[in-house]
Amino acid sequence: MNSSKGFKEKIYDITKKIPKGKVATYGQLAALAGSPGAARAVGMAMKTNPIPEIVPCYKVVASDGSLTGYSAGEGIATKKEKLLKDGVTFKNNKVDLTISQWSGFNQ
DNA sequence: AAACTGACTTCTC
DNA sequence: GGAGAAGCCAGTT
Repeated sequence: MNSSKGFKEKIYDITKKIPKGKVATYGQLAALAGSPGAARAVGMAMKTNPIPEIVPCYKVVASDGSLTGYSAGEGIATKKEKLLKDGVTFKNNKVDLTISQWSGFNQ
């Protein structure tokens, strides 16, 4: 059951399900996790992310498409490179959510 | 148990 | 359009 897992577990699970070439916002992940508005909690879950290798936290961007945080690699720079490598469309150093934002599980 | 923190979001100046 | 402040949620100390 979804509720059986901790909030962070849900966030990690959802983040791992983000398709290649797509990104999701913190608020979107929070909503999918069952707690809309918990965008900050999502960010903390990413920061405490135990395994960035299996949790593509770089696919998680701000509501504006701006890249924030990222504790691994060179930080934002690495995050941006990973997104470009995944085929995410950028616009002015930000992710073009109009094209690359994940539609959710109902894609 | 209470208080502080933080990879957010939105409003206002 | 950029900078600052307030609000919200979950986790950590």
